[in-house]
Amino acid sequence: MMGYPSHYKKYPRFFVAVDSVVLGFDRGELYVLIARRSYSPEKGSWALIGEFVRGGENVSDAAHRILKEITGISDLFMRQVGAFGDADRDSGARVVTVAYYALINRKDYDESLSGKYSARWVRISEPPPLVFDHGKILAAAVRKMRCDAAASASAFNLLPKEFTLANLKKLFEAIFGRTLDKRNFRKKIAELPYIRALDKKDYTESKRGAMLYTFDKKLYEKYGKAKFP
Amino acid sequence: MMGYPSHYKKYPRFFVAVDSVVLGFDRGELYVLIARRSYSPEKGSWALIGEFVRGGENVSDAAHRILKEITGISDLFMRQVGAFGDADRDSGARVVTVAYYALINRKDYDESLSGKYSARWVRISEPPPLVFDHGKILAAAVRKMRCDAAASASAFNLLPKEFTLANLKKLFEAIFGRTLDKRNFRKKIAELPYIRALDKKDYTESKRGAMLYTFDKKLYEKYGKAKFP
DNA sequence: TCAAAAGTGTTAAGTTTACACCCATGA
DNA sequence: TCATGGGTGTAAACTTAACACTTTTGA
Repeated sequence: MMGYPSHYKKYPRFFVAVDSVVLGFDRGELYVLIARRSYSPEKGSWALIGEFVRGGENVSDAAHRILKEITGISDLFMRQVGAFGDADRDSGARVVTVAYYALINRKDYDESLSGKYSARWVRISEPPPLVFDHGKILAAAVRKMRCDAAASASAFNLLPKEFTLANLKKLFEAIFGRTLDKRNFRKKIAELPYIRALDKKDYTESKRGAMLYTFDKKLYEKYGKAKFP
Repeated sequence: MMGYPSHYKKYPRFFVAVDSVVLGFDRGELYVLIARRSYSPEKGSWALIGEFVRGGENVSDAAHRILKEITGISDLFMRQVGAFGDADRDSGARVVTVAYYALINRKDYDESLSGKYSARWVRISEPPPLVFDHGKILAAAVRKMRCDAAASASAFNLLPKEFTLANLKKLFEAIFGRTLDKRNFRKKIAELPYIRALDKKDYTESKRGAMLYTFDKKLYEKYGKAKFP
């Protein structure tokens, strides 16, 4: 305990970890990326994307580091969910974990990494049993994600740069768990200056082709702040 | 490092603290309770209500423990704000802190403790310089409190059991930082079944006397969930 | 008698919801 | 020619916002 202020010395030190709920959207459903634990205890159990924080490393940087490693994506949208600190939450040792959620476009995920980390995507509504309190962390992350998505434009991080209004509608339906009226939805989106129609159509989901749109982050930051959906 | 799982052993351990933003409401203004640090480093600086987490103690229990000690209140309304984990946030050692905010009725605060802990109430809008990143923690806590207060009935924790509609209106005005229309406000409150008029009046703030109301938690949980204000 | 806070309704504006048909195209 | 998804407008219901005067009472 050399070098610590004398009052600090009376207290124990804990391992600090980060665990991230990586969310992706695919054909009308939200998915979370889980990976098998590669070490004991609970080796082989399904877990969120986590790691221990290193000395000298900011906690949020640790989350970015491990997310880059597991997904191949370096600058993803990430928000803190909170700390989980029950004394018995990890059966191996006293570990306080800081949870994050990340929103990615599933197309950006490097599938080649899924073998290396025994990772897979599962529907958020029916996850397998997860290690420790990761089920509770997942639930809290989804709650926070829904709340953030209603108050800001964070949901666009789940879509490709270019998307159709049908894509966007399905996304909000998946996030808020209810169906939306097509006309009302399109009307509302049409009023938002930062969702811009492109001069392109997408023909992969219909014969007629659907107009492609893009989310203009600059315009959003300037005029932004709609409530969704 | 005896007794830790072998994979864990490679990682450092950090001090874990809790820091709470204790909020109170008095005559139209929101206040935060701050105390002078009693140990080095930064001994004597103003700080939030914090302490280190003990071995075997849940993080949230540590927050409750220290809040009871400093305010004299045992079951107060408390919500987690998040973890603050920058490597250099505490100049004494690597300390990850988990921040909470607590809402109390200022009348319940045991003023006799303020001497013992060199604590005082300051307006949330003009806090003195606070140690480390406590200013940032305060700002994040206030943001979260406002957001929670809009979506749930948490704000009632800032009022005494019995209050007038003028008290309640001033409270929401302080929380949301804008004036509310008296008639629209009273109309809205009148529709909420869980804000019940009592057969009593308060004569401390007017000669005529204002009807006292109470927040019925049971009814709220049954019918609840209004948006405020 | 007046200052100070309590209490009370109506209307206009804006927002949200419900709802049904035609279009373009490839198979 | 038909099945599939793309695209469009209007009216009713509801919510929010704006606004001014009377009441009670102690000083």
